[in-house]
Amino acid sequence: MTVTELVWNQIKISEREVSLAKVLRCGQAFRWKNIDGIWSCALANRVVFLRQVPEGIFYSSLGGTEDSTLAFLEDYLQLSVSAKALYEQWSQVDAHFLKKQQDLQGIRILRQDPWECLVSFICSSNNNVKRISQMCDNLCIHYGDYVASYNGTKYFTFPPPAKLVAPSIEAELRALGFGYRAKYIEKTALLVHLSSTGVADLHALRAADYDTARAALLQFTGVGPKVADCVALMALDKHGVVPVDTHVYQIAKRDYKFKGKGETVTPQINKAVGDFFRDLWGEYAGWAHSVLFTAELKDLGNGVNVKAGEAVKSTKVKKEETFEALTATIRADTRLIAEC
DNA sequence: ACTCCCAGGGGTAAG
DNA sequence: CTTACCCCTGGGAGT
Repeated sequence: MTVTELVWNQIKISEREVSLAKVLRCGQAFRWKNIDGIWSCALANRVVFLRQVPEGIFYSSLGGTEDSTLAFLEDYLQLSVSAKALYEQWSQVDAHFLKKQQDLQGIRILRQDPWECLVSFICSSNNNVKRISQMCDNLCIHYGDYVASYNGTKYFTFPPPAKLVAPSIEAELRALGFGYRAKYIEKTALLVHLSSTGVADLHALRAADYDTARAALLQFTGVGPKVADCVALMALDKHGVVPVDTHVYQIAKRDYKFKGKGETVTPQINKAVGDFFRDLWGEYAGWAHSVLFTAELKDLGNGVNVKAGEAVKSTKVKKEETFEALTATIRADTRLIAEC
């Protein structure tokens, strides 16, 4: 293993605008690792490293230039949108939001790659964040391209459709623990691969209206209303879409006196709840939904924050330990900055 | 404490 | 409009 010095640059931004600990762990993206308080993920053909201090976010990368990493982050984190301003807006129209938002600052929607987002959320059905993360990791390790290593961790790209079209894919994915989703991924990869422009078709849906994008997404096996809405919101710029699952439905009934009978989210319920929140929160309703949804998560760490040398798998990290490791690193960072 | 058992989980496709 | 689906985990019952 080689020791690599990372060169860090800073984006000056408050935790009220971006909270990496929340954004990267609230069930939008599933591949970010947190090792000794440093966030890392192979994205855009490089390994991106991030760490947050009160003054801002330090970023670094292995592969790719500094300028392009900054450009990538501005796009990925959607820094042109002010979460703080949106929070203020939602707080004015929604008393419940106002009450809840205090501990939930800095949550925003990531602008993810449509293909990765699609596959990730196919994996999310009837599943939990921890296992979804494992599945996404497995996809990269077994089918992605090697990018670089850092501190003993190897980083791989998220595999494009072409890497997932072998006839044996379903069996392989099943062996890797994907369960019935193995077939969904195989079929979806094949469909995208065979389309004239491949993933470009998915990217083009960013410019399409919501109904068009949704209809296109529903064509894929393993994609129903909920998954389609997640992809529309988190990869296709459909900021007003509120993905409605059982959990969101419960929130609507419990906290907003939304009247709906039954526990299951039928297509009608899906639409009614979505319309209800869009009506309340406006153009960026999907972003607001993410804030309140995060409030319901029991453990934001989801057991996937690790210390160097520890395997992600089979490791249970106590919340307190993780927190102390994180704050210790942040303090050390702050000292370093002060000395500079 | 440890094991066994069993529901249920941020949905979807198929009957 | 029900039901099965892969796998993992948490809680409860029992050792």
